[in-house]
Amino acid sequence: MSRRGLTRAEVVRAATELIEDEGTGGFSLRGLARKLHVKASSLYNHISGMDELFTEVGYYAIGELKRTQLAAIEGKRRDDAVLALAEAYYRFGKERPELYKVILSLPMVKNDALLSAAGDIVEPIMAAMDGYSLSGADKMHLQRVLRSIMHGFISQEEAGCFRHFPVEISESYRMAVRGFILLLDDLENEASE
Amino acid sequence: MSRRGLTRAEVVRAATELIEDEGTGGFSLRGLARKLHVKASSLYNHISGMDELFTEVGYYAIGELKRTQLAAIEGKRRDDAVLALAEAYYRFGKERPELYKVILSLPMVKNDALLSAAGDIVEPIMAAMDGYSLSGADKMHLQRVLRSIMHGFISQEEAGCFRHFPVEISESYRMAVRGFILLLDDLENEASE
DNA sequence: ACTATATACTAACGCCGTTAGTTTGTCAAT
DNA sequence: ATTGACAAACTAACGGCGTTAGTATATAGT
Repeated sequence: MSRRGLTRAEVVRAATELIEDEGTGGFSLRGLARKLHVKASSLYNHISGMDELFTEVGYYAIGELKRTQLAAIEGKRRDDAVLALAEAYYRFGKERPELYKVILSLPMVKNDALLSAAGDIVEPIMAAMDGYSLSGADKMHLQRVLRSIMHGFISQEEAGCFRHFPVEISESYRMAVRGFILLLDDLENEASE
Repeated sequence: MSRRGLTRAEVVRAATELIEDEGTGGFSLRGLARKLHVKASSLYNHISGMDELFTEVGYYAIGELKRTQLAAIEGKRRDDAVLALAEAYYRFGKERPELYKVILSLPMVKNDALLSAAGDIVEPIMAAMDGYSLSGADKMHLQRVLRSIMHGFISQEEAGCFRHFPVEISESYRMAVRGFILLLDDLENEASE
């Protein structure tokens, strides 16, 4: 090491903090450098640029999401697991909205690392559906469906799209998840005939 | 008028074109000015800034979305209407992704005009559910649920999150909508008991 | 023809990400 | 202990951005 340490890990951590505290919108390398008492160009000794930094923060965010999801469904099966997963996903999006946005902004196609990160998002959802007797293909479809419901709900609420009507937002979410469970049951029955 | 016309409407139209052609990401006032053979600062004679311009493009986008949705459900009832609406929504998001993104970026809470624009998004969905005998509150919830499903699906597909599994994306979407219809039926039966 | 005004212009400010080239502190080998 | 290599910080600059202030000018209404 030389001339006052500053690690890649520290940079990423500081960036994550800054994003969580002040939002993705106003985030800048210069702002981050200021927080680290360093000039912006110095950051390039540790990261290749903004894109890589965001990607790195995104990995952390995905890890957090995965962790909370797995913790939520631990020891649960079937409907209990799905409900717990949906609840945990919602809470994550609500409590750490900026981190959640970073996940969404990742271009999940760009390279192998990102592709495997996409796998980390899928994993807990597949695990929650483990107890249902469904074909593999159905599970893949249903994973997409559940993610659409959860993500769609959170992002519309976050955007302020749900304030138009005077009915409880949490009740709407419960209804959405109930719809998914109805679909699960339906497909399971269909398969067993 | 004076010194070579250039209307607010023209500016908005050109901005819309530029966004649809080259994406929200790279859009800039200077780029727009270039397209209009004008300096960037001249645009301020017609719009108050970037925010207002985006809002204006957003209004247009919402109008387009509403138009296609209403056209899709015209003459249809119940499940037919819901399926047609979902199909039309999906096509809009897929065929005009950049315009769709502009809608999402609108801060739907900021002022009355934006609030009424939010109403334009809701209207066709409520219309599609007209044929079901549901309470008003249920319809409000279900409107949120359907929008979550549709938006969640489109935005995840657009982000590349759905390429991880080798099953048909359109089939997943059909399944998602089927789940919504199951929910509709369920709530209708429940209400009639 | 004259004046007022709307519209476009130039110039600049303060941000941004990024790059090139330079200095300087530290660690390892002599 | 001296030296040499290197990593990490620096300064300076480029071209981009949105936005503002102040200036010139062509047209519309008198």
